[in-house]
Amino acid sequence: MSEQPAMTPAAERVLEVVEKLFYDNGIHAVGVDMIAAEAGVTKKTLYDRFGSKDAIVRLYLERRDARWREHVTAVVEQPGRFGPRRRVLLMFDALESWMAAENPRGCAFVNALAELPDPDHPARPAIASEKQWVLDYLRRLVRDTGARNPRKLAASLFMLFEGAAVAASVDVVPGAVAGARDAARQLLDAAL
Amino acid sequence: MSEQPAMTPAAERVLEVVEKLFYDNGIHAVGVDMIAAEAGVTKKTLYDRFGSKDAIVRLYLERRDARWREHVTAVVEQPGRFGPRRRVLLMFDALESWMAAENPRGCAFVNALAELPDPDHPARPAIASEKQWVLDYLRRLVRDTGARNPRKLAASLFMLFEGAAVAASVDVVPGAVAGARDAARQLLDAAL
DNA sequence: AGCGATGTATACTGACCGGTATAGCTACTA
DNA sequence: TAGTAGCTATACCGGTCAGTATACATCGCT
Repeated sequence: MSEQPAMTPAAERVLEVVEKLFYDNGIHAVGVDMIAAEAGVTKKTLYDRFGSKDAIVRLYLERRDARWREHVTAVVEQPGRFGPRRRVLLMFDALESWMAAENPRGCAFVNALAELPDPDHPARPAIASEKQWVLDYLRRLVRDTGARNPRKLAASLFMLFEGAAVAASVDVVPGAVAGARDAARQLLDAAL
Repeated sequence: MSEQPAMTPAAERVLEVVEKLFYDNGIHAVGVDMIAAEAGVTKKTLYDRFGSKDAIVRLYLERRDARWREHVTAVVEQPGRFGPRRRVLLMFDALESWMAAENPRGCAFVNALAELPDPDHPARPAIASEKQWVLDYLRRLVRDTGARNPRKLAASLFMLFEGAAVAASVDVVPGAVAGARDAARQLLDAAL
């Protein structure tokens, strides 16, 4: 998380273009020369600011995670004061709008994990953190509904959630996220 | 599917080593020189047999798909003559043993999709075909149970299925596949 | 006997990989 | 006014990328 160190304008431009380049093409497929060219920055500047490509990859994931969390909380914690059951289902609405707007190629963190098999890669904590946050957030929402066995239910919803992202990106199930929300509703109502 | 053209011994060795190399390291991270060295084959032979790396990637996915389908059908269509409801749940047992034995880094097809954004890549049909087969197989199994709205239920089970693979590989949900099977049982029983 | 298929070994191409080096410019600030 | 942070421009490093070229050995088959 935390983008504390007040990026310079050139660094900011790098992180902006990298978001699209990495997500659209995959991480390995994008070289530092391409990043520098696309951001209108020299490689010297790029290495002065970030030190390595791996560090840029880490920041790419951390910033995407931050945007994603903002999106989710903005949808779920609308000022409308929805009840706890409704808030659980709003998670799937948040996923649906996110998929359409930003995620047509599937979860960026799952995709990054596919490309970064090294458990010690500096970007791995960002991947684990995003997944853990989604699971924890679901747990909190589920707990508020007073459902029986909230941890287990949250785990099931988490898997529906991740599966919906896969199904939507692979494009074999029409209306995937909406279907996942309906299934989530069933599981939820059965546990109340 | 279909590995018709009777591979030569050297070609067979290439396809054997490539399965492990591509799955463990990702596709971009494995060069043709590494493949040739690991298979004990010259690059000349490699290109005589396959023509391009992309063709090898396609065969890698097709052969993995074939093994996966054999695994699933062997588990689900055991000679024990289980009933249709039980056969649906056996799909998740098949996934559980597959994850432990062959899939610790998540679904090879989802991972490949992350690395191959080009819709015209020769390996893309293999990816789509695997996902379509799983969905179709679930649809058939669900239909046999006589459940209401079998297409919709199959779609939900498909998402639980894919989500369980993600959850297991990301390792935030203990007992992910077993939890997905329990959720699948709930959805199934609610539709009978 | 001869040919084609299958293979080895080695060397090469041009492009790109992540990362570094050197030199010079501008703007802010101590 | 001198220093420094941030930047551009260009050239370079060794290594690897996918793919090709050349030359030669071994085998089975007709």
